[in-house]
Amino acid sequence: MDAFYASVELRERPDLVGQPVIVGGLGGRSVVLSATYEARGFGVHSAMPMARARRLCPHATVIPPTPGVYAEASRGVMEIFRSITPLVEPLSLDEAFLDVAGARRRLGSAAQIGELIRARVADEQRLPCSVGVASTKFLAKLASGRAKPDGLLVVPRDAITDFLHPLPIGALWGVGERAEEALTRIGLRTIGDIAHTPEATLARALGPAAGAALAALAWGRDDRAVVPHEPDRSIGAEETFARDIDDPVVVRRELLRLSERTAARLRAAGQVGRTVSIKVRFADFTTITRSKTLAEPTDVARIVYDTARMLYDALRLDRARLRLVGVRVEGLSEADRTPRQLAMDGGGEDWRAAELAADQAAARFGPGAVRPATLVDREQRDRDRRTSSRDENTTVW
DNA sequence: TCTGGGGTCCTTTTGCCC
DNA sequence: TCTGGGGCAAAAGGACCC
Repeated sequence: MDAFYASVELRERPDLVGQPVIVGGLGGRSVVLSATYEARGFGVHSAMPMARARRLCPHATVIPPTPGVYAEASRGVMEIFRSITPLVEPLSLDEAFLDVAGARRRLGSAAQIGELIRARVADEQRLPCSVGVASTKFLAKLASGRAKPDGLLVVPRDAITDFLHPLPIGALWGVGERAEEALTRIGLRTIGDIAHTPEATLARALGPAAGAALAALAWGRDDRAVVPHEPDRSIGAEETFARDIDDPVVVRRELLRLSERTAARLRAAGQVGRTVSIKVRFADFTTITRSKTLAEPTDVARIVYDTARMLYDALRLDRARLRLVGVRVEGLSEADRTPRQLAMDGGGEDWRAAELAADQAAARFGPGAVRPATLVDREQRDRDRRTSSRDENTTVW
């Protein structure tokens, strides 16, 4: 999708079409999530700090993000893809690979299918997108990038190296700032340069895995299949504070919130995880992680939180200034294929039962209907005390 | 300019067992 | 009893992507 979040917002704001628009938070620490091509003309791009973007383009309209709307638009677009072929591999909310080899008899050449998709997405979702057509995932992705905005580009098999070799190394998938620097240092500028460099040299600069990957990609070699639904490897939540926090009580409360959110998402996905990790980012942006692998996988917020808190307390930070904390659960497996341990102390089963009940309340009354008392802010608490029990919507544990 | 939140994957280090 | 090293899993860090 082209400038996905911004394009979705423009559906509701047709008056802004053709103007610089930036989707991003209003807080002092937010970044650009999406920008229209008009805003990009001023040097604005995603992941840029909002403060800088506004300086570059002061007359841009800034729209705070509405994630639910993007998820809904994404579902609509993916549905169109799946009506073309079941072989759809979403890469993110706004991007997917389609293997259309089997659809050609029915729908025409890959290029015709690409135009069909673009027309249907424009028609049914009123959103612009770009399509890259090629014989491998990597080439198709590169081509879609070159087709933007609102275009289609085919890379025929006999034009692969002509297309690929003049491009800068940064265009390669997996070459970011660091790898680009390392490759530039040994005199490589284009993908063609990489193609004519021995794999051993690349491996020395970037490690064996990245070296082998680049050596293959630089010749368009990429045998990865389009795989419909890869299971998640981890689920987590993190939050940057509006200003740095040095109070351990506040940090622990945040860890509890993030643990609740993470575990609720695990249960909703029918997943359990064995490893709990926390992330701590200090005021100077240095970041550390700590993790602990449990004896049994879990989807219970109380167990995630107890582990997260233990990891945090073990750091003995002593009022260091933190800008972010995060909680993540890794080593996932399906809950119903993973037998639950029958421990003497209940092994968290009673907590699990309580949290499942809270899930049901949340489904009826909205997220946060039932939550730990420490997560109920003072105003909310006062309001609830005044509310009659008849239409009480919030329960305090 | 001052850096979000969701992830994946790879590499290196560490601790443990044999 | 001490030492060394291979193998392994867990832990930690970091690059990268959208």
